[in-house]
Amino acid sequence: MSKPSKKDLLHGTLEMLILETLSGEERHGYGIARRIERSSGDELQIEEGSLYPALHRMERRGWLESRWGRSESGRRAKFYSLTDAGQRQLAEEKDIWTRFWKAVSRVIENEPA
Amino acid sequence: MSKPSKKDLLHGTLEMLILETLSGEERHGYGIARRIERSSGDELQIEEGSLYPALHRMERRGWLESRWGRSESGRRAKFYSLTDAGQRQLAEEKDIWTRFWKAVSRVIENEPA
DNA sequence: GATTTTTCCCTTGACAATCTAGGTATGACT
DNA sequence: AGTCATACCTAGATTGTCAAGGGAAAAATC
Repeated sequence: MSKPSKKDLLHGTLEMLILETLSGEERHGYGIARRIERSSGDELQIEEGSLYPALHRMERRGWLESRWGRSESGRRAKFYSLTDAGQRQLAEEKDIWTRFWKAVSRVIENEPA
Repeated sequence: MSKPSKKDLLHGTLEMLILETLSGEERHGYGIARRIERSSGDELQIEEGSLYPALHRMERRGWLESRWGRSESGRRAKFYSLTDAGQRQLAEEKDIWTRFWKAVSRVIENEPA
């Protein structure tokens, strides 16, 4: 029984997931990806080719800050944390997302007009 | 108070919304768009530049059939209906979508690991 | 009766985000 | 010595959506 998936769906939600994952604690890129995968019940898969460009543009936009350090396993790693702007961005994206999936739900559940 | 929105989110769900809207009854393109907008509580907006290309590629893939006819208002209009393949596609996309938003919810609600 | 709005179709080109597929390097395990 | 997991990165292809245009006919407004 293969698990169907759709990459397109991640469009527009990846940044929110990253912001959320960084909310409260600093993490390095690889750790962010693993964390999202685990906390989604292994339903979501984060490709490195999507992750790193996303981290870079989010830092460019001022939502993230980074510093080089050492991971738990002793390897060099870049740790990201939320800025104030990132915190605000997270709140807004969660709001938009919630409204979006509720709207989609109304359509596919065919609620009485 | 402006209504924030995010176009990116529609990525990958538009086809499902179209399939759902055609499930049960035949409709023309313009009517599909209006129907989705209304049944989403005017939360979703369907651009014609997204709609028509989507209809065409879905017909190419064999999910939809079309015929020319006359709309309720007497204008010429192209009516689309679901094929069997389209019906199956709808079921699959709804399944994927449901799993997807549940996975995202788990991440952003930070459920206990 | 002239003008504007609404309905209905379409296409082209830009854009933006993701994925594929490649690369580098180190440490741990076998 | 070789493989796996960790950890970073980029170039290019792909794809779907959007913006912005266009046409035509009926209905509504002036």
